[in-house]
Amino acid sequence: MANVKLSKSEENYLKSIFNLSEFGNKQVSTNSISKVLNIEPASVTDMIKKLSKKNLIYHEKYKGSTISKSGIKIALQIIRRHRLWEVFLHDKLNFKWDEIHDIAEELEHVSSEELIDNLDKYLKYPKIDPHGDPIPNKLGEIDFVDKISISDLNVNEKGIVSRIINEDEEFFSLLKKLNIEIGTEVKIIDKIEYDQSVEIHIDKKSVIISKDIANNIKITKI
Amino acid sequence: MANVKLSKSEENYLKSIFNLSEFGNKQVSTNSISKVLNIEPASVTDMIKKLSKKNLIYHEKYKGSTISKSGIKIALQIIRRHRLWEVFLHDKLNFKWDEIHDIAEELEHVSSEELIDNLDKYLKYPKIDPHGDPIPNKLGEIDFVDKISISDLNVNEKGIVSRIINEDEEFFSLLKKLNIEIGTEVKIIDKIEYDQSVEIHIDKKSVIISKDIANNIKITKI
DNA sequence: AATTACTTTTAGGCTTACCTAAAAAATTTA
DNA sequence: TAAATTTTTTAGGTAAGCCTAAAAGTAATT
Repeated sequence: MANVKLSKSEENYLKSIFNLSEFGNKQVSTNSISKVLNIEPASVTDMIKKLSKKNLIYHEKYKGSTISKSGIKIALQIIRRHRLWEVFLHDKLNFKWDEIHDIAEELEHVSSEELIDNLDKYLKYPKIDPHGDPIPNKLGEIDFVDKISISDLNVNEKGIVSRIINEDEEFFSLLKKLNIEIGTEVKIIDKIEYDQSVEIHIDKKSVIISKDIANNIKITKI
Repeated sequence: MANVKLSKSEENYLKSIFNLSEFGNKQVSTNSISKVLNIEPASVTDMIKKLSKKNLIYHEKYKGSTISKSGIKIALQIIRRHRLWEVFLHDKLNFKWDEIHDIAEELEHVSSEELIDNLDKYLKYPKIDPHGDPIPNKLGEIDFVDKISISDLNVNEKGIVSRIINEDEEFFSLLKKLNIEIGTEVKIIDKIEYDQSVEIHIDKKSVIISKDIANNIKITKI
């Protein structure tokens, strides 16, 4: 079971399966992988076979896939690479927090452990990336700060945005339009029973956001 | 002729053809490309056809390939990326000058113009990389400091090592063994007629290096 | 429980970038 | 200049990673 270098594709699948599995605890459907990677289910089945043979995931035909111990270990390293590069892009190269994801997506596949360790040191061992996500250390240890989201606040409570879960382009531009970023203060004005959307106050303006959006914005209560 | 993104392979071929052509002035043989890239001649022929169709090189059957204007432009951008990353690895991440080549070889294929421009700015627009090679600017302009090599010095003349041409692992480790790096002072003790090897003085010790080695070490006369 | 709908897998194809073996062209040597 | 050698190309093949179409399995609906 020596560490054979994985291809860019294999790494992307493994990372997605890990993310979908909620830290390895859930079985992941072929369809869900297909959706996040934008690859046809038939192709996903191919890759599932490949990763299974390498013991990075377990697969039960027609049931779903579970990520293995060694799979989790590798996924955490990929995530570590991604998030360290994001810190670099944001803090050193002055990219905006909504521009860094795609570039980090490419940089994360450059495989040199020494590179990542030196980068980590250079960045002074950061604990979170610019989206507020925790960065695994060299050993794969990660702070599980299970934060509350906007939906968890009650009317009149306030919070500081600390983490953005959804990393899609469209979600980023929505947040930009709403003037929401890490550090933004939000106050809950109203919670709408009908569809659980939430009216919030940002910068003296109030807007209504859907339940889904509210769930994707983690905050620190103040 | 819009800028269609090139694959990693295409970029590597183009870079090699540019390097072998001595800045676009020489025709390049299929065999020489095969040798530097460690790819069989038949495969090289395949790629030559592909690059020809994209007008990045011109090819005359059984004669050789010449790089086109647009090919040169792209090659210079790849070289720019490579050398900027080398500066980053050396100056910021504290890699030794003989460890950076392979990592930069991977980083150079990450395609984001903005990334490279921001990196350039962050590094304060460096003019040369840690091997002494000039870095093309955003426009592809490059300082052609056509330096002299150790072989060009006469007996008793001195020089400071300013650039290492050959970037192979083995060459690097040889130089390390000889205690030669950028900035090292060398003095010519003797030039051996028989095979044009050169006896030089480094750090109070004298060694004899072959003509080929001497040619690969550029210096500034002092 | 049977039909319908959805998910997953299988089967067969395609492109990229490589390979080997053999043919064709160019060059060198005798 | 003819033969031998080297270089380059052609022809056919392979693995990775994707695709579409169709079959097989599972789940939902009536």
